[in-house]
Amino acid sequence: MARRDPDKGGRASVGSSDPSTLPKLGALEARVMEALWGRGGWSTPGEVVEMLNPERDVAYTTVMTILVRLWRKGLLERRKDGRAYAYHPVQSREEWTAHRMSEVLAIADNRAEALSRFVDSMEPSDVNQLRRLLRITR
Amino acid sequence: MARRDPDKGGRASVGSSDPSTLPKLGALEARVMEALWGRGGWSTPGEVVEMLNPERDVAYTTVMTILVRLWRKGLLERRKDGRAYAYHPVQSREEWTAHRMSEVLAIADNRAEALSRFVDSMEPSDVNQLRRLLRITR
DNA sequence: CTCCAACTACGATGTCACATCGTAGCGACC
DNA sequence: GGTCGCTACGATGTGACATCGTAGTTGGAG
Repeated sequence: MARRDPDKGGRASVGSSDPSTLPKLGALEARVMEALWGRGGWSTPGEVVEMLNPERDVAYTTVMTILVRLWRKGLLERRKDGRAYAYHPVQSREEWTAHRMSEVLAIADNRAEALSRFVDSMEPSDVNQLRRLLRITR
Repeated sequence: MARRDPDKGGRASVGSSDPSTLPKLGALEARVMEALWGRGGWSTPGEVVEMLNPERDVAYTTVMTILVRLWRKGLLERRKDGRAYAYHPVQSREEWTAHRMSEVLAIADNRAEALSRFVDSMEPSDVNQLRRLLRITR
């Protein structure tokens, strides 16, 4: 019955051919990040639960687990706040987005071509924004 | 068909508010895509196995499974070639990269800021390439 | 015609990350 | 001193992937 042993899954994070690879987020993890970004400052588990519950009923401990996971993944910082830990994103939502875009671009073998395709697919307004940015970043 | 059911368990991928969301690839799936991209044209399962085996010993049926999965996900096209199916990527590697970048950018709430951060994090050579592209893409 | 190799279609396992809680323990308070 | 908000751990369920085995099909070499 089957030969069990290949080389063991080198599983992990998976990307394509990911060198650095920033952590992948699950659905709830993403929601929590959104909540934190949308709020700003430091938030305690209780506050996060509050933010999440109007739309969805998630147990306190579930939120705790997610927060710890995100913290361990390096996406959140935490510090004692009274007898609780308060968390907040290490990067802003936009930095996170930029970081992810860089990751995707980084693993392309032909970055010039990839950039070209990317520009082609962008909305005109975003292209203009890019143009503006490059004029300044000279 | 090909599409999976929408929400159900809640799984899905990751985007916080992901509209289109292109399929996520596992490690082997990514390797297969790489092999197909690196080869060009249409490839049969046997050929893919050949391409993969020098570095790793994967069973024929495993490759078959992966190819079918990628096909169902819409990443590959296939057509009868003799008594086998030959597969080939729907998008070039660069188009795929550009597509993924667009996806990431699309879910940002402040695209201008995200683009700014992105440019800041890019390598100088890539920035110049971008400048060149924008000059042409008038 | 017969047999074989290459294919396809299905289905069975194993593993892992994530989602989701429950429970135990602890310190601050009313 | 009991209650409440927290943290730390661990248990369970699910889905996507990775990985094969088996059965059935078919074109072509003998």
